[in-house]
Amino acid sequence: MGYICEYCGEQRSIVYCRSDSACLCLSCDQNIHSANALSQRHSRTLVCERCNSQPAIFRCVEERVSLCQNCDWMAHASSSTCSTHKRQALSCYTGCPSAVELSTIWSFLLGDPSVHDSTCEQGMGSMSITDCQPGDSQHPQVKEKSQDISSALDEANDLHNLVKSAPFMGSSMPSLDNELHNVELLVGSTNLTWSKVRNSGTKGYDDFNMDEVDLSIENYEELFGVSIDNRDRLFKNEDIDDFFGTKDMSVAESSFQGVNAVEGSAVGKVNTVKSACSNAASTESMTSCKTEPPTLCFAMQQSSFSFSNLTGESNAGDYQDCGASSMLRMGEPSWHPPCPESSMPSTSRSDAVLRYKEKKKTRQFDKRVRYVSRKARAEVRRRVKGRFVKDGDAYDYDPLHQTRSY
DNA sequence: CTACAACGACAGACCACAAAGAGTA
DNA sequence: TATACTCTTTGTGGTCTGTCGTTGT
Repeated sequence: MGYICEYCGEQRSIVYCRSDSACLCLSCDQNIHSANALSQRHSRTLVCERCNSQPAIFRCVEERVSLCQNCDWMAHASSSTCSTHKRQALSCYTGCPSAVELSTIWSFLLGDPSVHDSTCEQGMGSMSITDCQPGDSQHPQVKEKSQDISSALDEANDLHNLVKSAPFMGSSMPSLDNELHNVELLVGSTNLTWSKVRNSGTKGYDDFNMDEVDLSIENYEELFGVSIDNRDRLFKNEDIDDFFGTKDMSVAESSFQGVNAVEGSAVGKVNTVKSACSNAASTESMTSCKTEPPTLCFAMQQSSFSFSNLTGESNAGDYQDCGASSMLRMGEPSWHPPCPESSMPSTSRSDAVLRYKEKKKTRQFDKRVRYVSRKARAEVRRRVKGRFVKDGDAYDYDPLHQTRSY
């Protein structure tokens, strides 16, 4: 299983599609996931380079390999030397990103190391969600997005306060500075939309469609700097870095995080930080401390990257489906380093905790209703034991009158 | 320590029908 | 090419049911 693309059976598998539970080469990934709107929602990530069958969650910078949770645990938990390896959370993506988008994202990060710190933030800051034409702000979906982002921002600010006020314990925890940087990056870049949205004239979110962008494999070629002829060779090469044409895979991964788009990605980033700081910040964590391996904590840092966000089709649920553990979805910490009671809290921190928990509680992760009219109809339909009944038939539940026909 | 029952949580199935989408004339 | 029509597919919510994990005996 794995290693070879499960669809074409020829190329080396690079991408793991969670929805299909399949390992795919990039060509097949593109073909399959450009088929329709549903397939475009599939979240994908890299394939674990150890077992070649599970979605990679981390990238070990030292070893330059992408690993799934199990392999990461096997590799890093057993050895004291390996346990110090720096690991990066891998991001998922959805939609059908064109080579243009990918190359744009990756090139500006690959081209200039300082981009991650300045250009990225600056460039994104110049793009505003409100830049979608004036009328768009009235558009329900855009409005909704704005609220989500606003909420995410508030949450991020809360988290920032939490992190600042919460001392970190435990050597295996990720760098607090990095996480803080992520929060700041998020706050600094939440005004972004894609340049295409901004440049699309009268187009708003709904009109923005990835399909408009060329998706030919030649572009992948350009993107990854390899010829089609060379692809086989490179796919067969054990060093995946060759394929990506990057000196350091972590740079490419950073690009995913650095260009976090609106909404879901922002939420993902918030959760990224949330998971990291929750150990010290959440009072829940103080009472529900479990003894799970540190890697699980790292697993919760998996953030989301979704191209399809730009189409306005995705929501928080998409983000949730982005390979994060169920614990992440629930926002519950899974592992907590020792944290003495004395290190807890000032009043401001308590306030921040309360606000954070309140917002977490009120945030909605429920499913998205695509057709309001159908929802409205379903809500008033008569039922028998929860099932719809034919009009005129006996029913035991009438939503409108709360009555029975028999 | 093992086996079993009881319990809760959760996911999926089920239903009718309007609306959306595809196909054809 | 545009329009009208038919047929198929999709999506909606409350309840039930089966499965799984946990807990207590």
